[in-house]
Amino acid sequence: MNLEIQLEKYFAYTSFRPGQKEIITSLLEGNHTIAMLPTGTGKSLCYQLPGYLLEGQVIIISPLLSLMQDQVEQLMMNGEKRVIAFNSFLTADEKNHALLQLHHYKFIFLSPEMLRSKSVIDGLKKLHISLFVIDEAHCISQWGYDFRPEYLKLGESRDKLGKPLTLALTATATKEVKNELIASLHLDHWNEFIYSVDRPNISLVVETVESYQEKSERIVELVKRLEGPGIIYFSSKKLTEWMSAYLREHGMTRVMAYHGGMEQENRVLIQQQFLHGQLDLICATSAFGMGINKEDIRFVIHFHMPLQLESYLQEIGRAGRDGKKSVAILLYSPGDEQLPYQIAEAELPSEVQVNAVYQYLEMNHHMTTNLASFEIDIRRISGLTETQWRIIRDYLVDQKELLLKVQFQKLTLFINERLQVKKRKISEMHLWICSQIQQCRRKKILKYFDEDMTIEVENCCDQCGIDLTVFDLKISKHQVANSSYNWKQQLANILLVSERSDEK
DNA sequence: CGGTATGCTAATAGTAGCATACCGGTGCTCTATT
Repeated sequence: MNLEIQLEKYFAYTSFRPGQKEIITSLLEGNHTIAMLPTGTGKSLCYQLPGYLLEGQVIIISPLLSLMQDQVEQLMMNGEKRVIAFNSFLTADEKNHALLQLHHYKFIFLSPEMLRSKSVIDGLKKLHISLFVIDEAHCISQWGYDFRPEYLKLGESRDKLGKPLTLALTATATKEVKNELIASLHLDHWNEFIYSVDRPNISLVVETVESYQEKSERIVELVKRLEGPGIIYFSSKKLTEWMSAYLREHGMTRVMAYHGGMEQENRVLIQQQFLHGQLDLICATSAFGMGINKEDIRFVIHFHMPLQLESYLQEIGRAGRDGKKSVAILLYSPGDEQLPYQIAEAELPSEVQVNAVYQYLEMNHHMTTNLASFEIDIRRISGLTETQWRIIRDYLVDQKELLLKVQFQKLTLFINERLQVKKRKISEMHLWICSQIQQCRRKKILKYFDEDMTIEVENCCDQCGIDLTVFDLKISKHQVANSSYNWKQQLANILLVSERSDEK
């Protein structure tokens, strides 16, 4: 089969981007496939084209409702009507109806949570599934152990569906993350296509400052001089809002905050405004990013350090998708690492909380098999968050051990183990920021991802020596000199602006 | 851990000085209540 002809037939492209053809060929030959492609290189084509060439339905597991909606829209724009996002946007009636009609669709988008529903599995079992896709597959190890445990159960669901041909897609995975992915999907043999996580056009800078105050001032300086648009990342929702107000006070009007605590409607609006160039700057938590397809982001600043190098790489990777020079600046002040440690500990249930749950179940002679029915009581006495409660519940439900006491001993071990993993990741991130060993930052990141640095990068990082002025806003002398007179130039400027907004 | 907010005291005017408490990210789904 000539894939180029098929590509043109279905998508009107004349050639593949690097990696796409190999991945698609691997799938068409019937191999489970793991694909690690850099962001913005057309991952969705890797399942869309095979979807057309293979008989049956494509199931796509997607982490975010907004991502599903985007993909559905994108397919519809391409003329495909047989596409559905099967999620909580549908009413109960709509869901029931859709379950009976699934065979009429070509592409079916689902969350991992939805896949745990028996009626959904039963509906999917009746199909001929040509391809089972896990989009943003790093979520399995990033979220599966605690925040979204259904991610770890994907393999179980996949087994129930008869182990269909599988494609896992991600941009960032260490060897360890890849192995966790293979294990949790229950893959026994597979092809892998791994491309470098390096983004040579992004310069890496760490700056050390004394205090939060100094950080804020430095951010104002940077934002004023750097060519935008840009993103500033925080680990606190409050600070995103505080900083966007602070920047507005300092004359930057096109700034907004973005975090998970905001109304969905506002989040969509702000994201759209940023994508369409009506905002220059977003002050965001890690909620902002997945599915942001903006080519021309010139800088990413970190006010706080992320909880792991994988997250850091994903966040800075939102810059420079157009391949042009961009910069990632992380501001560090001594003691910053305490916040991630604190966040990690708060996510898992504490020993006191685990004990409270144990006491409750022991005193009431409750079995852990019908744990869910005591949720309200248990959470009230122990003060567990939704995430913490689910970690305990899911662990106990899967337990084969009969003695409650032993179950809880194992649970405590499990929680400690998870905490150690999280702490290790934070310390690796911390070490990258302020290791005493003077070494190229890019080289160190690549080493973390088991890669060697093979190319020489200009303006690589602060360790190699960097000239930040390269990233400064360029006001052409020509424009300044003629600003009041040259109507031709004025007109050209206006046309250029409208041309830019037309592109979007 | 570290910053911010709140509260207490001492002393009687508005506030200084200190102690203490609190907070800190990511999202799906279903159900009950407005």
